[in-house]
Amino acid sequence: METSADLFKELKSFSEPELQKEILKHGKIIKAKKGDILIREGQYLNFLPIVIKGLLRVYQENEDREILLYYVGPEQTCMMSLSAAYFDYYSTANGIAIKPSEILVLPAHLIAEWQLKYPSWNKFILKTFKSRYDELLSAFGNVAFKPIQIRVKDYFSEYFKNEGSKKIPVSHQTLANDLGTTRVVISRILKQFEKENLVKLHRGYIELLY
Amino acid sequence: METSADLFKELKSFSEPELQKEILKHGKIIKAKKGDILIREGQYLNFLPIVIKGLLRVYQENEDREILLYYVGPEQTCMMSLSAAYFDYYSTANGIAIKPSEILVLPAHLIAEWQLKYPSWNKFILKTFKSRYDELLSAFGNVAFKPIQIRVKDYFSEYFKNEGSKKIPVSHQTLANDLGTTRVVISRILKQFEKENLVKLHRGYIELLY
DNA sequence: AAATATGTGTATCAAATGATACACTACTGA
DNA sequence: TCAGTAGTGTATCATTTGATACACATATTT
Repeated sequence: METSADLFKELKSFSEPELQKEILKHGKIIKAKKGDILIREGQYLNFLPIVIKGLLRVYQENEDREILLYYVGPEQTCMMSLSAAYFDYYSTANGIAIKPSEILVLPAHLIAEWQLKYPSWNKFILKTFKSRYDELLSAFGNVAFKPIQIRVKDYFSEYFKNEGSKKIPVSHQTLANDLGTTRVVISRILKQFEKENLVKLHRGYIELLY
Repeated sequence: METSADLFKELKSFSEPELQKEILKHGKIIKAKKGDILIREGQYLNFLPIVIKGLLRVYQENEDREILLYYVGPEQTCMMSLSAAYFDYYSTANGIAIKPSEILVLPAHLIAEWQLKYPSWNKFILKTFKSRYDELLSAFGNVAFKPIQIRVKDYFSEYFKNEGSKKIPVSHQTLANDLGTTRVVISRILKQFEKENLVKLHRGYIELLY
């Protein structure tokens, strides 16, 4: 179990000691294994999850396909949960842990209360709204205007920017799920990229050659 | 020019008398003609526009195409402006008046101030974030998963739901711009719909037969 | 070692979408 | 009235994307 010191080493955003006390008082830490589904579309949410460690993937799904909305990393929360919990509504997306994760869970009613009391909390809430919106907007523009090939390249660039590695540890299926298309389409494009010497393909990961 | 009584007849959301006074003190009303471009992509925004009368269209554009993000009607504000003004940032979309409009313009720095002072203002801000996010999310899912034909039908349903009329006053080009495709594609689909007796086509408007 | 699940390569076909070109009509403003 | 602009119809062709099917390889589990 986390000690409170450990917890606040991770949660740098919340500077007010009062707020920290409140978090300790009302929050619960839960652990999720890789693959645990934490939020389902349609589910009523009366709690707000803030990731301490690990990574969540939030996505929408259709009958046969899915598409990535965003990832939730440490010190972040999920727009779906925030909006659903704040307005007492249900989620319109799914959330799954893709790494073993530790998550701070707060009762929904506190979101609005704290927002008026603690500036750093208010800032956190608005930052979340803004940055998730920006991400979604950018994804939207991409899906509307860019061919999949470009979106795959963008995906690689994004990964490289964030992780600094040219070995991208995703299967073709995962890539297809993130980009909202099918595995065959991705395999075809990747093979083409390999012919153009842009990448080298391996089982389970893709190596960038540029 | 609006009298203050007229103004607050329109702005029912802001109930606190204090807030109303502040709005009168700091706000300016501007008028826009149909076709006036109010916000451009890349523009720094240090003001927040709230529509009193009329309608704005907020959209993203690519070299040769554009796509609708949302409309801003009376008593609403634009997510782009809100987010850009709140965080002192630039707009990532364009806004144009598509009806003659009257717009209340507020200095950006007041957004955060008022948010802590006036609950109705805070609610307005968060509602805006949430509902614009929801709209965008839904549009995203549609673009990612639904064929254009369905999106055209959805567009008609949406219009009928909001306006109650089966005469949809859009040109093919406008429809194409809203849905992020080209005019020829729309004309083709509409002709097909007409053959199936779903619509009757006229110059400048489309009549629903269902 | 056998069984099972996951990952990859690839061919074939169909459908959706986009690009381009041109004709024609209706409206608008000088 | 004439010219210009916006709106519409439609054909042709290329490209992109998706659906389906199957082979085979590599991991994992029992």
